[in-house]
Amino acid sequence: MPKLKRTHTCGELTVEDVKKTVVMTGWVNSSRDHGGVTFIDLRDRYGITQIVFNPEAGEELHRNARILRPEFVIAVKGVVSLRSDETINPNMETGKLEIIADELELLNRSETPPFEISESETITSLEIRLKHRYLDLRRFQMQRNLIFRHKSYQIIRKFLDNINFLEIETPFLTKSTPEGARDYLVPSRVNQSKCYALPQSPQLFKQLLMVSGYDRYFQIVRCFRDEDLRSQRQPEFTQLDLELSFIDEEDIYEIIESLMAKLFSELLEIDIPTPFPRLSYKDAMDSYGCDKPDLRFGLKIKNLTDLAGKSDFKVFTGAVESGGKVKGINAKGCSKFSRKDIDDLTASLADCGAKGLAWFKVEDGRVLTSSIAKFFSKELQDEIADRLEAEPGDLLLFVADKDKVVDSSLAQLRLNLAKILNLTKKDDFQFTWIVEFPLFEFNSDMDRFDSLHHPFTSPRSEDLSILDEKPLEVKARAYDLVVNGVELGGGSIRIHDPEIQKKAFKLLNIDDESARSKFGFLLDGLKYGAPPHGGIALGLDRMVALMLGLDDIREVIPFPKTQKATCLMTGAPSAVDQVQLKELGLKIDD
RNA sequence: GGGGCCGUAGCUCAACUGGUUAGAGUACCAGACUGUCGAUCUGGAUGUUGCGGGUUCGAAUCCCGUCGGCCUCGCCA
Repeated sequence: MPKLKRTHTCGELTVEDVKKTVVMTGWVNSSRDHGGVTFIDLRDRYGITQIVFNPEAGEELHRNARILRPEFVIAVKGVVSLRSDETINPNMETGKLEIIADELELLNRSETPPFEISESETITSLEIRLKHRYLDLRRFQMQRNLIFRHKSYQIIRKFLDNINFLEIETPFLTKSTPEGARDYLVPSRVNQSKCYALPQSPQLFKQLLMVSGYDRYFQIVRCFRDEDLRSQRQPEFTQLDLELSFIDEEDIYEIIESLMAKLFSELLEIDIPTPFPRLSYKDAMDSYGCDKPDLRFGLKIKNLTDLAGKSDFKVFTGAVESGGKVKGINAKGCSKFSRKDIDDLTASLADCGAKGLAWFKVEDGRVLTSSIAKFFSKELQDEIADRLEAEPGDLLLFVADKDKVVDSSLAQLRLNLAKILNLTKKDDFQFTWIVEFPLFEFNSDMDRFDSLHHPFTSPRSEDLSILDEKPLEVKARAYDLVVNGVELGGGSIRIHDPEIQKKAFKLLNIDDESARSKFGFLLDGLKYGAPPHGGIALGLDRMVALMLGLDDIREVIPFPKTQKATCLMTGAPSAVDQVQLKELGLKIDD
């Protein structure tokens, strides 16, 4: 049992504490042994404080101090003292103070760690960091990230509690609903040959909580999706999940906007103007080529299909004739781009399917120059220049192809240009609501309609009459929250009328029987006085990463998975004992 | 499932077109040093070049396979 009991943390001493006898505990961050006097920087999650071991304080104490190595765990008793002017360290928060040690207790040794914890600049590979995550989490940056995350949770809970939200838990072992993402399955021992599924989201439960009268629900909840990973996507991730009754879209917008404003002001001292601008799905696709545009910069996409058809340029006319389109971006001030610069841009769009990038440079007098200029009459060139608001010094870039290719490649081009031109600032947060989503999209592979959002999303009431004849024109009461090109979350007003729900299933080609077997409990619930309701879910990993200026959500998740969904620390997933499999009635084919 | 990048000392990286004994910084170990704070100085130890096969007089380097990490398309209602 340790003798010394901590009285202060390594970050809390001030000049007020001078002359006090204190006990501190922590890890040896670094040591500087001068043969005589020996210094130890002691670290805990609150900060770093310098400990001084003078030989005069005792031979044994000094000898013991000299054998300390990084990451040893110690307790030190000593007197707080003010450093002399020339030994103050201005780079350290506690740099005006130090502890003159008179007692040292070695609480534990440490093997030499695989990487240095104290080193703030050296970036160890993610692979090594994940393998020894318990050490990686000891680093200042990771502690800062997790502490920040904790603080955001406290603000969220307090904010929602204040406006009557109830935090209610929903099951993790639940029923598989094979629509949407792939489920993680958990075989049942008690019910052989049957499986639970881990929830992709608590969607149906929170709707049923509305039926039960808990008219403002929230949960900070883990969700599971067995899909391929990205830097913004983990197989288990955390959502802030909300559902409300007797509300409409405006109530959701207002609550989320105030919550975001509060988080940003309290955690970052950044003023987020509200209300957030709203952009229809159609306008987003037209002007930015995607439904999660980064609005920190312009570079809007313009449609030139009508003009392109009048040219003699085969790539353009061909695209128009085969039902595609031609759109372009004015890269302001980029006429100096070399042939290689443009080739690099083109190459970066290959993934999106773009076979080429047509371009014009805008010279003095708004003369367009390009190897393809001869295919465009002077009048046509002027019209193109007008459409793109071209000025001398600009570079006009075009993609001609099928709709989907044009949109995705110009969306990508926008982002690439912004990066090259350094148009984005880390502390600039441009929120927007994407609204007026179509309710359905046509799935040509399966020859049916699919929900763009999910099957419980309500159509706009004014569109109910065309639900049968023109389903693709029906707009959903759905909304996404987008910040700086990141989809932070989304939600919708739900269908609370079982008849309309039935109709929606019908259009989605979900027959009565399968609707009943998959969602019967929801349909039943809706029969017993379901209030009008709706909600939203925000990706908290993404939100915290975004606020900290990080691109990878693994930086804000204590124990994340690799791209192959494994855990390098625990070795999960792993083979299991035959006995366990037998109990579950499972056999694994090799 | 497709495309791309990467794997060399504990860690981060180097090694020209295939060529002699695979190097550097840092960490580590030992010694020196009484005010440092990325301490300094002196010395030392450290390699299955991810793994397996092939080409070659000769492979870290080229080829094939495989394992692992990352990025990306598909996928993520």
